[in-house]
Amino acid sequence: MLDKAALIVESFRPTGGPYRLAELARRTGLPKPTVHRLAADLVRLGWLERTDDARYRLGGRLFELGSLVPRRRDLREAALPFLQDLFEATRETVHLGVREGMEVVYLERIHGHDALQLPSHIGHSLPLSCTGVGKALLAFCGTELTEEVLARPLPCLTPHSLTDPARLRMALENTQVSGLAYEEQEAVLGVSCIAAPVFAGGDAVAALSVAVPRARFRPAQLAPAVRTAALGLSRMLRGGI
Amino acid sequence: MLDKAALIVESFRPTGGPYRLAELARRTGLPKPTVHRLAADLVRLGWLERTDDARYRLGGRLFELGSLVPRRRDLREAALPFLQDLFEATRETVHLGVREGMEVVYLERIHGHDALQLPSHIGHSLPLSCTGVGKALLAFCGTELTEEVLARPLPCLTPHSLTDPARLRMALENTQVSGLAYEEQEAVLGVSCIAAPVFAGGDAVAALSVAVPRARFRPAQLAPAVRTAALGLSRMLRGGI
DNA sequence: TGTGTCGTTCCGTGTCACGGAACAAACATT
DNA sequence: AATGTTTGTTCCGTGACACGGAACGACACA
Repeated sequence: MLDKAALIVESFRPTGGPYRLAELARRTGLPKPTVHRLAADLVRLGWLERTDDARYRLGGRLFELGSLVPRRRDLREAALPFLQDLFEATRETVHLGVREGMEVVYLERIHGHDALQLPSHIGHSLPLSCTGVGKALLAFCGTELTEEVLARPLPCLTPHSLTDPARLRMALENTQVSGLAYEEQEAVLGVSCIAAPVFAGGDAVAALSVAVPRARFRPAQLAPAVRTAALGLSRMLRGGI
Repeated sequence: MLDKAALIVESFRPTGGPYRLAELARRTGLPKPTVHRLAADLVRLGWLERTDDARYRLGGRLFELGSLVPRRRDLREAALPFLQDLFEATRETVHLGVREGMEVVYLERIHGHDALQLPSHIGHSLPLSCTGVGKALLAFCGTELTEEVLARPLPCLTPHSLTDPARLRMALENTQVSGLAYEEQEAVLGVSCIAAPVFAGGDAVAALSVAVPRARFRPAQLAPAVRTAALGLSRMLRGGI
């Protein structure tokens, strides 16, 4: 029963809803009466909400609980000042992401009034190989995982996404040397990105990035800012000042 | 059974853990074998995690789901640029909060390297009457709720918290006239705060605030910035530019 | 060695989750 | 207006599985 409830809640990814009852039954593969009963329980618990037109969406209680997750909250809290610095230095959309399995999960995204239309919402996950943050993490996470990713077919979000393992391997090697990862229209058309890993010990525990409309992408000017922020956060996590 | 699982998850508020098995049994009032079985299920679902010392804490999946909650995500997304403006104008800790029942829930908090030690974590809730954001919301949320709050005993976080209904009523009337709410050491000793409501239609749907160490609290300089940010966000939510 | 608390496993009991069937209401199509 | 379709909802008999007391070994402390 817990599994069924979780199935319902997870079926709201990645949009959060709202969905109708029949829609939920279809998405989860559960019988309609079962969804009806469980959804009612979840609403009572505040995990789901009913919209004015009687559809279901994820509920506020879930937000409150999710915000408390220690591993996420602590890293986000520590990183925020550096994300601020990075934003003020670049005036562009900046990201904080971590690796979760073979994907990148975004913990924070800061932008000004001219927000880019990006798929990198907070809590959203994307393939490691298609994003700057993902490549920065992948380049510094141990050989076995790198090989695992390279072995599988590479996911493809745009026509520019890297699908050739050899090219990805080369990009990762460059990143390992330079400490910077680049991405050009591989996640969204028209948007380029530069990222740097954050270390706490040997491996990368997170990565920062700046996403910029392709037209005004100037890597040489962004690189020092991203690197500085990432190094600053790394030092902070190491327990420094 | 869903209720028991929810009880376990909710028992992690407000810290997020980690807690030992026996600790969870005590906090929830459930028998130890029951907690053991349910917690194992929750770990399998990613809603809880086990620390290296075998304790339980809230899991990453919960963060991802919570970030998708539409009502929260959309407001936060819309407000972020204005929070940025407010932060850059004041260089102090800025908040975005909404009302949830008779409490305020914080959706976002932005700060620099000199972060204040505040209880206003994202997702955390505090009494309406003890915070600047709460008072701004309370002053513009309809008479019936205001009276409800004033009728009950006022919660008390510090010796400076308002416990006299008459004084709170006066403060709210001032806020209704000026469009600004003040709070001085009522939530945390040594920290003062100024807040402004955000409107979308008749009632306040959110509020912004700036929290400042009491020593350098200069309301006259903060007021225009907070008001400007709140009005800008209000216009944006009304579908403006 | 004794005493407390810990996490974990077992298993008989009884409960409550389950979902097919049937329902009315809303909408779409002709 | 008549028909068909999809919607959300309720009912209820059946059986699976959640439940938690009891007992276990491991560990810490005195």
